[in-house]
Amino acid sequence: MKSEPNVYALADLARDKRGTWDGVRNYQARNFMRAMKKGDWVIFYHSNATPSAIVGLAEVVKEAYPDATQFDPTSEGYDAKSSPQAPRWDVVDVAFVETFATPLSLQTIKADPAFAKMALVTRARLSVQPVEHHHMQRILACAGSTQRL
DNA sequence: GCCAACGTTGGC
DNA sequence: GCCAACGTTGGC
Repeated sequence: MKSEPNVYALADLARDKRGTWDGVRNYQARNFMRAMKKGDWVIFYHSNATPSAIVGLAEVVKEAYPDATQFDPTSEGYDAKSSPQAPRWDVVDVAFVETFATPLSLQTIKADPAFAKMALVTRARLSVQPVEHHHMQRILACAGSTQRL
């Protein structure tokens, strides 16, 4: 999952312990969130950052449910075509797990042939993406994570 | 700030 | 249903 650190950084999640992943307004990204199960691990990626990088690990603690901001006319995420009876957009809740000892910059990821087919490289603008098992393993190893799949 | 790669909207 | 115009994301 991607977040701009000047909007919501991994450090913010570390402070909050858990958070609601709201504001997703792309159907593909939403569908990937709907597929998430409680206990799934989440790679936290800082986009629009210096450098943009994989910075840590979170965990799904609540599965998809309607995004409250879509009903709020004062919210940036307001969607006039959505209603509580027919919500369009979902959130999941995630909890902080770990800040990686060695963040993996996009430059590093692109330089590693093992990540050549990762969505982060091939589908750059999608804000919620699935991570394949072998990519997850390599990310955890390269980032110096204390966790192992 | 530029621009490539999408995704969305709406006229027809 | 097609497609042109427009908007957004995010790397550089």
